Amino acid sequence: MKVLSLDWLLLTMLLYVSAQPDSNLHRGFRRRCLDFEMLAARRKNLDGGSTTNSSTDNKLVPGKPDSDSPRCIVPGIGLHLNALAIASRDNKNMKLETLSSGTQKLSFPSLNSPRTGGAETAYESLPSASTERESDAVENGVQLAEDASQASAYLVNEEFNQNSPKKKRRRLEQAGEGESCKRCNCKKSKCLKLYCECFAAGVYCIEPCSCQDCFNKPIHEDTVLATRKQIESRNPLAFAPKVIRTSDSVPEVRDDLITTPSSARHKRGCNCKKSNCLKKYCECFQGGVGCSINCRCEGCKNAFGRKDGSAIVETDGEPGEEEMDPSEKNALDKNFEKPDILNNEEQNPASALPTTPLQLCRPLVQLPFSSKSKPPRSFIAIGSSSALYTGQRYGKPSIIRPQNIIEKHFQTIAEDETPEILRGNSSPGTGIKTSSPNSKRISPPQCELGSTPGGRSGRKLILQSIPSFPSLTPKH
DNA sequence: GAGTTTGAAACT
DNA sequence: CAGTTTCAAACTC
Repeated sequence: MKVLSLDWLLLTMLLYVSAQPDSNLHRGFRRRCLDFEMLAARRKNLDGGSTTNSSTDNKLVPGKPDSDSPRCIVPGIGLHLNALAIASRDNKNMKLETLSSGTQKLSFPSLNSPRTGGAETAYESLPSASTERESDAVENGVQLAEDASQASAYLVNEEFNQNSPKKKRRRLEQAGEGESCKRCNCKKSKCLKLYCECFAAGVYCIEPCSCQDCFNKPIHEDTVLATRKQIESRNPLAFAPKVIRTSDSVPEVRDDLITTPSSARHKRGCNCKKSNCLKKYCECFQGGVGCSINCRCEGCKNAFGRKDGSAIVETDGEPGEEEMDPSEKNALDKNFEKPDILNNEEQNPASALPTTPLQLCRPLVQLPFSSKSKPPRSFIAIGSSSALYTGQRYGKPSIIRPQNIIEKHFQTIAEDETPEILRGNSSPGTGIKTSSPNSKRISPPQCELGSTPGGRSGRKLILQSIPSFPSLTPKH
């Protein structure tokens, strides 16, 4: 009974949101956040002619612009939401639909790979409905990695209809949604290299992108997949989150608690020479983490924590202030603009709720990467994954609580957990040294969409509505 | 908005 | 594996 009540509450909320024509939620859904493998999976389904379920149709189908329907329905939450909206007339089926979608999602290749990447993040706890799974995932060390860079999850209220990509990007960033969903501006890479943020993030390029000769589109699915494979063969971690949380000092996340950046680190480390690790050129900085022993940077002044371990940002969000000169500080402040915005939003759960779409997006994005053969370093790239967990852990599932931006920013999965994940999913042979500097080529920030309240609610819904999450079950 | 700087990604 | 080139984002003006 309790469960039902909760479900009902969530459903109601979702419906309400979906009913808002211009809700950010919808906007978010319009975004493409495809998983490269998703299409393939979908194709498979089509070929098999097995899926007649409406939910299938709702799958994220990039390149299928539909003004009313989400441009990119995230296979997971997005789909669910979508389904809900559609099913609004038939509440009875609503749940069912959601379920089916979730299941489909699970069926995605990437998802299938146990504990794989972002996707997992998104759904890792899906089963939470079946609390068992969720806890299991967490306990098993599902690595929630957070790509700070994007994980920064600055997303929220994204306007996708902007014309100039650059402007858009800037605006978005200024608005705090910057990296939620990628928009690239590639000219020569055809968006088939990691240079391309979209490609690196595992999403297809879409409208907001201003790329040229773009091959990163559903039409060229084969090419994209092939390229991806190639890149992965070269570096299995190419599409994995770059930032991971280290085992040390990973405090339980609490509403009023702020984790220190020091708990997260860039896997490969940066190689900055001129930026002093104070600009976004620096992947560590961009990811909101301090530099570590893995970094080969020169003159490191990373506000989040220097290579030498000094100047680590503390809870107040003013990293290493004392050691920073004015210009540095200024730069830092600038870079924190997004977070601040985010923070604001977070502090206003009500407003944030509708904006979740992005959140939904990113996690999905990563899903694709988990190739069956090479399990994505299953780091989940959910920026606030921990936050989510926290909520659940603390029994405040459906309640969206404001989270300190920094906290979000830095919440990642413990690095030491990685092995477990790998163990679960990947064959020993493919083991990757996460900390190896040379094993660079770790994927860029995948969406780190953080954890917007809305996302949480959506997630929650999924969790509750989906009794079982196949994908979580490692295929062995 | 154009041009520069920067460092990751890709290549040799 | 190291050095070089290419690339696109980040940044500056």
